[in-house]
Amino acid sequence: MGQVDARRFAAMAEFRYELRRFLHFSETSAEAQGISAQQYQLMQVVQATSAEARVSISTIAERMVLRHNSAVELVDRAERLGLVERLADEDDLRRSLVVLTEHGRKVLAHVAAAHLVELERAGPMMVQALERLGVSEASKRGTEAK
Amino acid sequence: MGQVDARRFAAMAEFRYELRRFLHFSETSAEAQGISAQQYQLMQVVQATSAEARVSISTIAERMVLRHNSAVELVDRAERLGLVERLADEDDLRRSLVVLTEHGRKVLAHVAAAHLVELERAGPMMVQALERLGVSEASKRGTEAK
DNA sequence: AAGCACTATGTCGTAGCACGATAGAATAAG
DNA sequence: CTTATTCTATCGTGCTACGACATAGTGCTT
Repeated sequence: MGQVDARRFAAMAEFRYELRRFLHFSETSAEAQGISAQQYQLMQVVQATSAEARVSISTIAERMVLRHNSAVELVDRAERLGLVERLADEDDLRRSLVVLTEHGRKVLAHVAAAHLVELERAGPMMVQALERLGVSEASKRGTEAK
Repeated sequence: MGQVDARRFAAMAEFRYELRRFLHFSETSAEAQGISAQQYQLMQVVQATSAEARVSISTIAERMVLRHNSAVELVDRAERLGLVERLADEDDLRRSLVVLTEHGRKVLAHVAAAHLVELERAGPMMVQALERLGVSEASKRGTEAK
């Protein structure tokens, strides 16, 4: 069992606390626009992943870190809210390509803007905690000080 | 609508993706030790919050960013697994003070160690994304731990 | 010291979501 | 053409956070 010294343990706890606060903000901020944090992230993935903003369910599952069937259900709910639409992929009829609706784009813009503001507060806190943890830069392998 | 430019939008999406991967790791890594990620974080809070490692339900709720009744239920489940114990606060009989059991400490050490390893990979990725977002300003050298 | 407000913890029913198992259609491979 | 694989979809289940409510202890006010 690898040992984690008290200083790093505290830094990790602090990082995790900031994470929880951020995630809670994300939930609240999304719900203020009538959607869930998962739906916000879904739209974020659709917008960011592909240049044409057409993303398959499989890609969504991968990027959302979900099982395929959970991605299907997530898209179902978002579609029901009019945030996204399914289009048939003409090159591969098995595929559904998910795109944002006009309404989805509008809601996404609002929620993303709110997140950016919050990250101006939370970002530095997280970075600070990760620095204290000693994991803020790559190539830290084997730098274990006790 | 376009309050968030494309570069920052992409950085935010990337940060969020790393977050999801980390959270998924956390879940998996905790379950490998027979507990949930929430139970891991509960123990982390108990261990890190107070010097004597005795924490009230209210404090747990605050640090876990949960409603108090959810904190009660979280402690219930953790207690049932033998990870934590409730002690009566002699100064205020309304309070239950939560402490780790020997078994809880052992499991916590394992899971925390695994998280530290994962953060050596994920930490730099998150910091990088936050830097690209322009919200990492606390990362000035000098606040670096000794 | 009785009354009242406030705090802390606990209980219960509900809703939402991710998952495993399963299915069916399209495509690829042989 | 037959079989295997990929992709999306459906259904039932379990877990957990929540709101509403309940109970008990504390402390302030009169």
